[in-house]
Amino acid sequence: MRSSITWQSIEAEALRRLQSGDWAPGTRIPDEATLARELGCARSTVNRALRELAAAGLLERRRKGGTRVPLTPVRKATFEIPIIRKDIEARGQTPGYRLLSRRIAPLPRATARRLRVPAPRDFMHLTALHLADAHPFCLEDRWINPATPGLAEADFTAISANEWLVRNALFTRGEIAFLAVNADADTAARLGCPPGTALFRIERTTWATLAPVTAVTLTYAPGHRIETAI
Amino acid sequence: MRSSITWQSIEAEALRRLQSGDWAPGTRIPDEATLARELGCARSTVNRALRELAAAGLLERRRKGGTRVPLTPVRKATFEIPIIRKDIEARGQTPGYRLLSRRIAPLPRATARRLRVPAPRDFMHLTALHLADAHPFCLEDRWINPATPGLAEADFTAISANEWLVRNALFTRGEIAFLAVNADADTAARLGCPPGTALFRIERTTWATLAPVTAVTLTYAPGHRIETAI
DNA sequence: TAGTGGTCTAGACCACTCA
DNA sequence: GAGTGGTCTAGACCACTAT
Repeated sequence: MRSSITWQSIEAEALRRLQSGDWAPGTRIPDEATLARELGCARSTVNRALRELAAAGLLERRRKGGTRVPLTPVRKATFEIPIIRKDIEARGQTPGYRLLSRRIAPLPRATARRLRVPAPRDFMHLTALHLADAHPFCLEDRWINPATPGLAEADFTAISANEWLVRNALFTRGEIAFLAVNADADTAARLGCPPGTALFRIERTTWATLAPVTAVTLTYAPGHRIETAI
Repeated sequence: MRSSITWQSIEAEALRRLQSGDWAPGTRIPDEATLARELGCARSTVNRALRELAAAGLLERRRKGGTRVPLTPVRKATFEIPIIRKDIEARGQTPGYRLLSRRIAPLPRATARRLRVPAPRDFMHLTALHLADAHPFCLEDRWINPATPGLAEADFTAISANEWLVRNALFTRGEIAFLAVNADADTAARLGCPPGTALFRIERTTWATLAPVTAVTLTYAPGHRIETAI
């Protein structure tokens, strides 16, 4: 027996009922078995559709409690975290890269806290400038766990730490934050903008299992924005 | 026959193979049927695990082409988009709200472009200030499609447009952007910060099917950051 | 304790796309 | 044309939790 009912079509029908008010905020919708019977498909198909909607924040599901329409749905947006070089290429510009410094040094207290390690520990510290069409694009300030395999041999003048880590040190857990900062004198000089300019910043911290991998601060040239569809 | 093999355990095993280099970047991994045999579970269980990893950017899958480990994985981060009031409450602060202006006016050209509508069209324009513990938290500047059902009767002095729309105008498609801006004189005065302060800004535009719903610019008080786990 | 979602299985057909 | 992932089905057991 062939079926033309896809989980996407069930999802679309559910969305229609949500938009029309058929399924009102705060109420409970029929259980999966009932919907499967009503819509003429298997329960697992209904399950897949409702699971996707729950992942998007449009439904709340609990065993025994059933599936409910939240009064105030919390929508989710997914951003891609590309390698900086790829990001620049995707904008149709030519990527460039300049290593500014590389040394072993004790973690600053704030960075140690981000990485959840006891403070006076040595990490590798790198700073680098990414260029787009020869113009400053992004300033990278990074601390790397010196125990990372292969780190000592890595040539960070040829490949950015960003790219090296993505290829050589898969992380399993991380935190990311977006914020705005005024350019200090040093940052302004490196990015070629007036001091005080509002800059977009990303802070990312990652671990492999429990071991810290890296903490990085990316400060972008003026006008940078990140976008996604929801 | 009962099984203790879950798709999560298959996902964990796949992650292990990726981390260990068993499955090297750029190579192809065994097909689902083979893995199912090797791991002693049904193909659909393998499918679920690999599908999740592909959604996270750790694998690339194509029919006939098989499943590959990307050379430079593009990881994904998911952010929640809460109602501003809930956001403030989640920070343990008391939310407040003040409507600053409400009028019908022609869309500015830039906003019309964002909404993908012909320019000289009237929308409802609202500005409002959100407070946390009586301090400025976020400035909301919003344009709403006047055709939205119930809009004329909505009392935006009592409920924020943010909240009203979430409850009354489900959108199906949207765009969101994060950026940094220097506070202009007006914004600085309203948020209680010096002009020029770097502020975090979110621009969100939404549609229901093809009809524009709203375009909103949220400018946050200094120090605001948004965070998520990856 | 009972109802509901979460998941697994085995088998099947199909859609895409690579060679 | 053929190999691989995408999905559906029917049935089953289980985990969680509301009542």
